[in-house]
Amino acid sequence: MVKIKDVAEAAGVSTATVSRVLANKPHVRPEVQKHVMEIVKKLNYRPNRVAQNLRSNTSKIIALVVSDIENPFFQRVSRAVDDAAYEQGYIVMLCNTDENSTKEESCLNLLRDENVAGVILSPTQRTIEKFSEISALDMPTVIIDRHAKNLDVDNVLIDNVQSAYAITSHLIGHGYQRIGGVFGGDSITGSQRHEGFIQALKAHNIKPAAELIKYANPREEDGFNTTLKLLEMPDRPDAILTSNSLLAAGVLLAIREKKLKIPGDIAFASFDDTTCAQLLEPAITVIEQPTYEIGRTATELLIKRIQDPTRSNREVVLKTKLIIRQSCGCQKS
Amino acid sequence: MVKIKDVAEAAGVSTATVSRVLANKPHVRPEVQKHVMEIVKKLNYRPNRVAQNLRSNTSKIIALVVSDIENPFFQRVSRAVDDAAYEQGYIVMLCNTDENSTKEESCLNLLRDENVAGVILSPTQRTIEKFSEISALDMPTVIIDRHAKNLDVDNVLIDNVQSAYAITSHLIGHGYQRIGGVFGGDSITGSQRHEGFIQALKAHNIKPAAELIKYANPREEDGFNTTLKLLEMPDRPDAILTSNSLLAAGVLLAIREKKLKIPGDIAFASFDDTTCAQLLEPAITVIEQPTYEIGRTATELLIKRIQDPTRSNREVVLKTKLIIRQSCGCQKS
DNA sequence: CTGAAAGCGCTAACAT
DNA sequence: ATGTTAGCGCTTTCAG
Repeated sequence: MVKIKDVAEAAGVSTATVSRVLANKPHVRPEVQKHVMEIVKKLNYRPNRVAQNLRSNTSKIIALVVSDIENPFFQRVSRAVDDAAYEQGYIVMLCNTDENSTKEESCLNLLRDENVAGVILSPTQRTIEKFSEISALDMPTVIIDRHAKNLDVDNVLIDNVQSAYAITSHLIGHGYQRIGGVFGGDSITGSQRHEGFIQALKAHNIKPAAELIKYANPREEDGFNTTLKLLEMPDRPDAILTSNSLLAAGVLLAIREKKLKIPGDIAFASFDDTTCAQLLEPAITVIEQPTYEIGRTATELLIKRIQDPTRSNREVVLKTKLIIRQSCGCQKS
Repeated sequence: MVKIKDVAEAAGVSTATVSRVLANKPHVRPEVQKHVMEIVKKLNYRPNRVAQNLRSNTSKIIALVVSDIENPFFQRVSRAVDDAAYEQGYIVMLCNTDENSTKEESCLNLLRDENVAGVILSPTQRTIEKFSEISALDMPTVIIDRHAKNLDVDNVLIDNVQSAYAITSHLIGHGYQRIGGVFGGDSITGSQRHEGFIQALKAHNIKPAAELIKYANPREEDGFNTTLKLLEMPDRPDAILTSNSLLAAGVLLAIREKKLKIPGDIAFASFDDTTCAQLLEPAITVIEQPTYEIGRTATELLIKRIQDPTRSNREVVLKTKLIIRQSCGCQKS
């Protein structure tokens, strides 16, 4: 392992000079700079980032903390974060909280102990509520996916209420009146989508039926069980909306289990576009979130904040897209 | 930020003693140990891992380097790695190489610079070939998904040849004779599956037709384009096998584009089970890889190697499962 | 059993 | 423009 001292000696300069050259600092004669770089190359020297971090208190690691690593939404976000981080010389640490605030806290603590440069976080409800008390969060932070009310952080998200309103209105526009909703529990995202759903019903003079609205853990199995209950009601819904792709899979399985046909017997729409939503026949009408852009934007905001911690906070709201397919009885492909 | 010195002072002992207590080292009087722990708790002290790393040259970070972060296979592996690592107090760094050996090398170098404890790697072809020359890999390493020939590393994988043989035989058993194959290029995995495919054909006295065998980048789009060519042949295949789920999506899209029905017009089977494979009608016959177990096993092997670098290398071959569904003309669900 | 002191590899004042 | 030096926070000899 060649160290900066080796380079300094081989180049006949001090370690300070080598350090300056490597950091592209001013006050180094071009010839010295060139010479040092040659030695660096020749010796194949690479600075020890751990030592750099300890001394200068800067790191090139950013963390992405998500509530479910297996949710396609976060997978795509994660790809974007990875791409954007890599471009700027950062590498990314990935942590999964399973929507468990204890695990989340332990994870954030670990990250702080590692002195990561910053974190992109999709926080649990509890963390949002006690945000300022979480000591581990005294580092640059960008919150994604969840609305960070009036917290003093950067935030990138979509307009959940409006998006749910749009897709619900689409269902209503196709004649569905008894629309069931299966929303993700535990996070504010699910309740905002619920909110938009209700607003759309009311705007179209449909009285929301409490028994048609369910919260479920955002996993396939819970989506399945919940939907089964919905479908076994004496007056079952004529359409179902779900708030993410994991729940969607469960709903589709339940619909099949009950031998119902989409959209003939029951219509279906969901949040999150996936390959599967396109592949199915009928293909599924969805709200597409700009997942890649969310990840990229969050990463860029984070790196800007790392570089300038005094910068004012931003809330970036990205536009979603209603993709109309055949699962709501529409002809258009 | 409270440091070890603060704890030492508050406890009236030396930093060495505090360090010993925290590391559970022997030669500390139980009463001192207890007292120190109380102060630690009271002051809410957490050791700085960067300093620990620099001083003792140990890290609690492991890295997962995959060729495609968006491939459901690696996503599931990544969840398993995350779970297993977390249980043992490690956190994981995630890097994506896009099957690009330059990016891979740069990534491995960064990880080495960060002094990570070890790496779980799905290497590019080039890295396997020049394995011993890659200086960044002088750390504990476990190779997954790709066969690491006779390299001196731990390796966890499945039997690709045998799995491809099994699923191909299944197709043949259902009367298909002109079977097209779309395999992932760039990696040894694709060619091993190709090999098993060929072996199955030969074992059943079917002469492999070179024009029916294609290599494609493992992405939906390439799967689509490649399949289109296959389907436009004068004597098109009566069945298609693909070697991963991304290609599978492309194939399915192409089949639909050509308005062919599965399994009536053409049968289909693939590697990798996904939610989508179950959801589609007909559901897709697949080789299911034990993805979660692969990730877990790799992590456990890695941590064992970190703890004992002299340990002998192991190659763990995990069993796959042929899941028979309706896409090959089979009745069974 | 415990403390003092020497670094891990680097950067950043402070000199010159 | 460059070198000297003092640490970053911790672990680990080495003494006692």
